[in-house]
Amino acid sequence: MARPTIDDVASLAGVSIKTVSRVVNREPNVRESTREKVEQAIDRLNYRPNPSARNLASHRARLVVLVYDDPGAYDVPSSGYIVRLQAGALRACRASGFELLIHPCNYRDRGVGRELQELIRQVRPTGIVVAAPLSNMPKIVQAGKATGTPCVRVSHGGGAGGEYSVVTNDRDVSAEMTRYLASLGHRRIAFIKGNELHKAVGNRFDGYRDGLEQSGLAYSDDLVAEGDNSLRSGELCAEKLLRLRPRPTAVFSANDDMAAGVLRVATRLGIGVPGDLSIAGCDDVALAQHVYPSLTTIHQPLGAMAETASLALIQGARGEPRAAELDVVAGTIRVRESTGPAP
Amino acid sequence: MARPTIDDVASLAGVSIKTVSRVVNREPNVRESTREKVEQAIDRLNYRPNPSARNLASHRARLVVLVYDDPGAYDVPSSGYIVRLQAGALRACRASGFELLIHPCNYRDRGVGRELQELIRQVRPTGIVVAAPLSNMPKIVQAGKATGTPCVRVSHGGGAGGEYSVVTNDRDVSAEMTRYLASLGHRRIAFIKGNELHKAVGNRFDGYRDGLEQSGLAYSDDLVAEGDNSLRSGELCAEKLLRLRPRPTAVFSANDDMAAGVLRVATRLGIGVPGDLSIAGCDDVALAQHVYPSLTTIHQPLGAMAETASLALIQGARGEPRAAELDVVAGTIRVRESTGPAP
DNA sequence: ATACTAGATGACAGCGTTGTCATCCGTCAA
DNA sequence: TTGACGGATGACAACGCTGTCATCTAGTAT
Repeated sequence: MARPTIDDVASLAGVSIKTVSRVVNREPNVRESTREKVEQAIDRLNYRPNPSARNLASHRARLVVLVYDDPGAYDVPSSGYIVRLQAGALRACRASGFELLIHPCNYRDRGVGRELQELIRQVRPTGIVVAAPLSNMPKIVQAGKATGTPCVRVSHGGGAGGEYSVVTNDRDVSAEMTRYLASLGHRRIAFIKGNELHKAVGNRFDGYRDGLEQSGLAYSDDLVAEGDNSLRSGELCAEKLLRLRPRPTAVFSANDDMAAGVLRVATRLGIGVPGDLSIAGCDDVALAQHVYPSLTTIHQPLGAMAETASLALIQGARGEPRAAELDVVAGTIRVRESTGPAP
Repeated sequence: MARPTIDDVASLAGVSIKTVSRVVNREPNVRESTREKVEQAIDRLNYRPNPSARNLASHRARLVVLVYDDPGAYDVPSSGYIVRLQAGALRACRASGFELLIHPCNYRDRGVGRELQELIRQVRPTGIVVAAPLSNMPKIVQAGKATGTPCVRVSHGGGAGGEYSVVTNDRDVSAEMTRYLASLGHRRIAFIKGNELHKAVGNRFDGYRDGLEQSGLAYSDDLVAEGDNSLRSGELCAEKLLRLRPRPTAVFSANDDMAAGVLRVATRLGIGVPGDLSIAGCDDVALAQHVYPSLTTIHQPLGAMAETASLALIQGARGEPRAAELDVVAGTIRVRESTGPAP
């Protein structure tokens, strides 16, 4: 009944506990036959190393900290991206026998940096994964660096300068979305920018311009509005854009919440979607499937990103070399009901 | 720079490490003056006990496991309840120096019980908090019980038989919602039930009937449809209910997703909301505020519930007596745009 | 045959706590 | 004065593992 210890395994396998330790930790210099004996004993006893004992003896915790901004904590209800991040990080951690410590925080807080630094000193994690938009805040990344703890950034858009990070191909896929709209016959495609803090915004906007160009359409400042990522700002931008004459026939928003705002305004004004107006968003949050008509959007592979990032940390801790300086995980377009041929 | 240990504190305070341990763990039989000396030393060094060492020496982890169903993992994108649960549990844990281990699982999985049992054997947590709808699955609760680990259920609706649990006043507040609709002049108020597995369903339905009675309205089976909690099922139920003549003037759904389904159908059929039809949901998920018109719904105090549950576990571990056998955290009605006077 | 080397293995001392048990001290009753 | 007693304190051995270093073995060069 009592949980088996390394001693039990050692005596069953007829070796010393140190050898068992070597096998468990995949250390070199163990004869193949010995390794097999030990592994059999481990299986037979269903032995799992005691994490506390390992941490105590090795002076570091086998755990990764996932840091993210939690909108739910202060205003907007969260849109599900957090859960996807967590799911990905959990996959990587579980598979490697690591633990995951979640650390939601508020990016507006003055003390986020200090708080994080304190946390790292406390738990001495293997490393930390910082999700967007926090990953674009120097404060945060520096906090990690200051403690000498490996820190991987999960963010949208291009290279993050020097440090390894995991990114999406936001610019490319935004261009693709724009081309898709153009291919439906749209000529006046508006764009709603988001909060400057989210670096993704810039990349998505760049992608929008790329897409226009690739489709042979001219860019015009008039067709661009600046939101702040909130549904409300989406509504305000929509009111402005839909007042233009000739009216844009498609609106591409830098996130789904703002796209939902556009949809609300269109519905209120009696503008048919997608008959009179096509609407596209970005992120594929829960609500994208729940509104009517459901939103065409760009699905962010958040889970895969967090998984990749966590794995990088874990492998780094094992001394395994990193393949690339930057991992790009591709987002994909999800065509739903809110886009259709231009009127 | 190196993190201070109990020895540092002991020598600074001029006592033995055991006495420091007593102070840290709030054990009795320490002279007041000694306690103060030690506490000063702790403050001065900014000492924090090493969790691994504590766990190792005390044979149990200072950590609570939060078990919940993760819809995002298999089909529907998650609606934000998870984040709120986590936030509450984190509050309680951080305040008490405990860790939180999140454990999303799929309630449809055959192996959830075994999986959980295995996890508990692994980490030997202080206790586990099981959130609805898992909290209504005997399998899950038994898994906790089998390992002798304290297990608190967070669920909607009434007493859970014997064990301590944290619940909402679903029945009462559902009755209140029904009375609210009646007070707007609605006489034909329909109800959409949800998945049988979610016990809350029963309580909400009971509350609906209570509310009708309290408002002097007759109950009719015709006005009740059975969904399965999904948006899609909400649509199906809505199609059925809105075909009735005379048409119901209000629809109260056992959850927001189904209410959103009703809203989609109404919009599609050109039925004005709230002009021709009032729609009310339950849960106050993110989407409730994002659809147009935004949904009147019942806000679930998920964070507070998880916090209460975690705290109960932590206090129990400290040997502090429990105040009540059942803690009720009240939900509240959020009136938004989707309800209005009867036509 | 000898010396050397590298790989394989084990003995043992921590790691920073808690639990057990012994000791000390002051108080109170006899 | 003595003994008993309970509160306050400390000594020391776990807890289950890893890191360090010593030892042993077999292969290779001399």
